[in-house]
Amino acid sequence: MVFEKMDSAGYLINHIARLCFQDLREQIAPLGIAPAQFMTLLELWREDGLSQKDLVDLLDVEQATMANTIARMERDGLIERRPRPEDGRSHSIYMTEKAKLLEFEATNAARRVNEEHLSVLSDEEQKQYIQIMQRIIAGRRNSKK
Amino acid sequence: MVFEKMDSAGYLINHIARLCFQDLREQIAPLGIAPAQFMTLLELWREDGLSQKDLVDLLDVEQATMANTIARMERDGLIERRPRPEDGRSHSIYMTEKAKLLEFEATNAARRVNEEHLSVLSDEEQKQYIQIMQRIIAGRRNSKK
DNA sequence: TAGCATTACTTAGCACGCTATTCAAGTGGG
DNA sequence: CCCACTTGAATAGCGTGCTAAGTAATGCTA
Repeated sequence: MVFEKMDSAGYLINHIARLCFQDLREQIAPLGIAPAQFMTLLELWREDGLSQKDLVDLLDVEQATMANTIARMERDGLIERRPRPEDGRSHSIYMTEKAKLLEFEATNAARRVNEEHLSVLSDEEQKQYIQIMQRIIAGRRNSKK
Repeated sequence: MVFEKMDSAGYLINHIARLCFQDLREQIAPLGIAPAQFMTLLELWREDGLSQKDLVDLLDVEQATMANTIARMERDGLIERRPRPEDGRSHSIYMTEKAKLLEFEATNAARRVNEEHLSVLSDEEQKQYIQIMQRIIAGRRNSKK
């Protein structure tokens, strides 16, 4: 029996994620930020001064991945690192003014992408879809570790 | 109003896609293939001798992306390219024996990943979820171009 | 038929995910 | 107090996605 990619959850998810990722990239490119940077800023807008470790836990990416993202953001003048007096290994990550000012436009861009993405679904279906994805992630978090 | 990432379709999709991608990577790593290579092999198992262009159209990735994937597959002895007599720009991509033999195990691995991924959902919900994703992709294909 | 546009592909360069490795700074037990 | 373990980060290396720019073959058209 043939493996039907269009009936494969993994394939479908991957395909849609690529489309979303790219739409977001295009929408926020004019602001000078990339998707992973946006994701990181989402957490910093909520609470400034987090450590790299905090961001890793919040966003569920590998430490090495976050280290690179942080490095690019520092390079681009979005954040700066200040050493923590209480732990010489760790830094607090603070947004620059530039980054703070992006919140409104960037989150609006993301909202637009989400809307566009969900536009083929009814309100009821949108709720189901979101809720199903939340459950899948929650289920994951339990089975892992 | 705060942007809630856990209610953002784009964020959720991206997160789940990362989890799936990685599960698949782990499952097929012992076979010596990577996810994008698997995706490509899915098409070749269905029809051998496709061109790079064919694969680009079938899998909806950029031509440059496919060129790199193909190059790695050739390097790894999964495929070989033979020039097309009727068009000097194009090559037919044929699987090696090695690649042909992987179909059974690789598709089984992918099925396992899908099952695991959907395991928190009821049968009814699984159908809905898949169907919703298919519609999102179909909707995309229409609005684009 | 000569010239231009299109098409198939390659290459360079970058973002962002991962694993594996290494280093330095805490922490705890003997 | 010292050694061993743990923890927070950095770095190297690679896969896979993208855009942009180039090349060579093909096709069309004036």
